[in-house]
Amino acid sequence: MSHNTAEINQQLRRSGYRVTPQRQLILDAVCQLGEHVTPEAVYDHVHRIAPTLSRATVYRVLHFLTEQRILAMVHMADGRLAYEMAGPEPHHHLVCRTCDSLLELPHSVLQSFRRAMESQYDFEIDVSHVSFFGHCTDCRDSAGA
Amino acid sequence: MSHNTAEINQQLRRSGYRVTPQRQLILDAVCQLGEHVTPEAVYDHVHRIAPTLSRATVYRVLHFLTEQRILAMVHMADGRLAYEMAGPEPHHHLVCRTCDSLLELPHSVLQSFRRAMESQYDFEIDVSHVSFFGHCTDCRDSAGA
DNA sequence: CGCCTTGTTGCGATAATTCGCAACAAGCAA
DNA sequence: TTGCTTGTTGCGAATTATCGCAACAAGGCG
Repeated sequence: MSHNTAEINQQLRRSGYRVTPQRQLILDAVCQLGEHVTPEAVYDHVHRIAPTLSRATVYRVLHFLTEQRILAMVHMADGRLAYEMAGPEPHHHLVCRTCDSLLELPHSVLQSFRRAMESQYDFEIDVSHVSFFGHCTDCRDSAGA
Repeated sequence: MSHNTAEINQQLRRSGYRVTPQRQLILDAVCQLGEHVTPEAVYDHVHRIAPTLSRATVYRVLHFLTEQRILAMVHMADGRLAYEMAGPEPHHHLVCRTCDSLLELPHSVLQSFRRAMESQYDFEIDVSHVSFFGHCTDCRDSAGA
């Protein structure tokens, strides 16, 4: 498990929220399951350890941890949501609509765009995670679109 | 209704798809209901006119019309999907996570970014519609985040 | 015009997500 | 440690979204 449990717990408590075993289990699950983890995968995982932990709680906690910037929300190609740990350095995805592949994008490529939005529109883009959809090299070549 | 029905019908037929009353009703509904129309809103609308038209059809047709680039998919702040007419000139949204307001973004601001992705990653971003989430002027000031 | 072909729809079942509320328990204070 | 306060959870119901398949009908053809 690669996240600093103690620090995250502190952060929650400082903000007036509680640290519950459910939240810790769910956070651990996302951490272990890797990138773009679906709510159902989280549920399957934690349900084995804590059979009474309900689906509703999984959804609520994922949503909650995203608001706290501990998790990041990922839009998948089919429109569904997935989650992953929100590292200190955000990263983004190029999602191929044809083969569903994920290409990782360093944060830097979005910085200039972000600054432009801030100066032009006075709008602060939350860049904890952004997904762009389109077509990768291989699929462009084969489909010819 | 502001869309060119005849032209769209032509386009569908040319591509080997059929023009059905259901598809026309749903398209009209999206057109009339404005921006970021939810599937449920579409269903409510068309169901009044054609009571047998099912929810499944609404979802299928919205998805289908999006693939045909006649509609555009819009990611809302809560993660749900909505749809709107896809004009010839795409536009994008800055979605405020606090007050849910939508700020419209001209296509031009994304073009340079798009070209960069193409040269750097050989990935062609589908820019029919992109939503960015964050906080608008008012909400930044009041929340202080 | 009426007959096929096959893309589409409707229905009911399933899956995915959210809601409402009472029971529960984390963390503070004494 | 014990007891409150109130943020959280669990459960079951309600909503939202998808699926599978047989019946249906759009549009091309004779």
